Amino acid sequence: MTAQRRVVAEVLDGEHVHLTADEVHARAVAKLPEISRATVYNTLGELVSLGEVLEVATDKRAKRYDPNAHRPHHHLVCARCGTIRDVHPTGNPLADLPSSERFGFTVSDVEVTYRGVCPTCATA
Amino acid sequence: MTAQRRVVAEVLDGEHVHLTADEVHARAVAKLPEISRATVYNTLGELVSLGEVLEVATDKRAKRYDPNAHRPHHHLVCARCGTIRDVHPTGNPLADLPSSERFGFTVSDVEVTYRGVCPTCATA
DNA sequence: TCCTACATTGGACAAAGTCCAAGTCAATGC
DNA sequence: GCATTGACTTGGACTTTGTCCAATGTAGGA
Repeated sequence: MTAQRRVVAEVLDGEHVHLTADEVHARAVAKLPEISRATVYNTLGELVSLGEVLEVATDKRAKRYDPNAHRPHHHLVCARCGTIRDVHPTGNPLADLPSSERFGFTVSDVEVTYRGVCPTCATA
Repeated sequence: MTAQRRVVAEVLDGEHVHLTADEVHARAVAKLPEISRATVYNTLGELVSLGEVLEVATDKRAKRYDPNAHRPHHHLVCARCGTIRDVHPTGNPLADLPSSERFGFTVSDVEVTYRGVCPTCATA
């Protein structure tokens, strides 16, 4: 555990957000100015491997990193401003995929992204 | 309707696949050598706006374009080789999101991506 | 203390996509 | 028929996001 890794972990722990790698880097730099982008990417990759952090692909631009890895959840994204909320739908989407629709795959995971317009953007 | 746009439409119509923009461009070039990447991007963007084609973000790299826009469906992706299959789960994920979990959003759409390992990769 | 292995750094590189000025082309109006 | 107009296309420059690599730094054990 080096200073750099601690800083990355702190950035993600600090608030429950969905940051891009660049945003993580920007916040890490604020705490440890000489940290490099490569280290941030390395550390994020390790956190993902360890299962401490999830990668989410809610928009089609940058990956986002979600520290809320220990509680299963899905995401609700505003189509206009990009705001992301964690949501907990009822039901289990995995159970909704009949074996006839699995084509022999071993299905292990499901990612659900709801899209809509948030209240702020709707009134604006 | 120009020759360039027709070629892009043909590439997507021809087979039921999930191509990246670059793959669309490569196939379009085979039919019309001087077509440029910018035109392919423009045309894909227009097709998406018209609702003729869907963008899907199954992997976190390039967007893929799915011409099967008129029948709602979701995707099953192999975590190893990236193969994508269209699937039709039972149930309606939109109905599984209670209003208490909508945070005032107007939710209009949901994208479900199942992940697993395809039979080919499982035996390899 | 010295060594070794690993972490970090900065910069080059690559992939995916956007933007823009300039060129092309067809239709319209005169 | 010819010029004008406007939309479409082109190629290249540029941006963003991410990866790779050689060189450097550093922590901890022998």
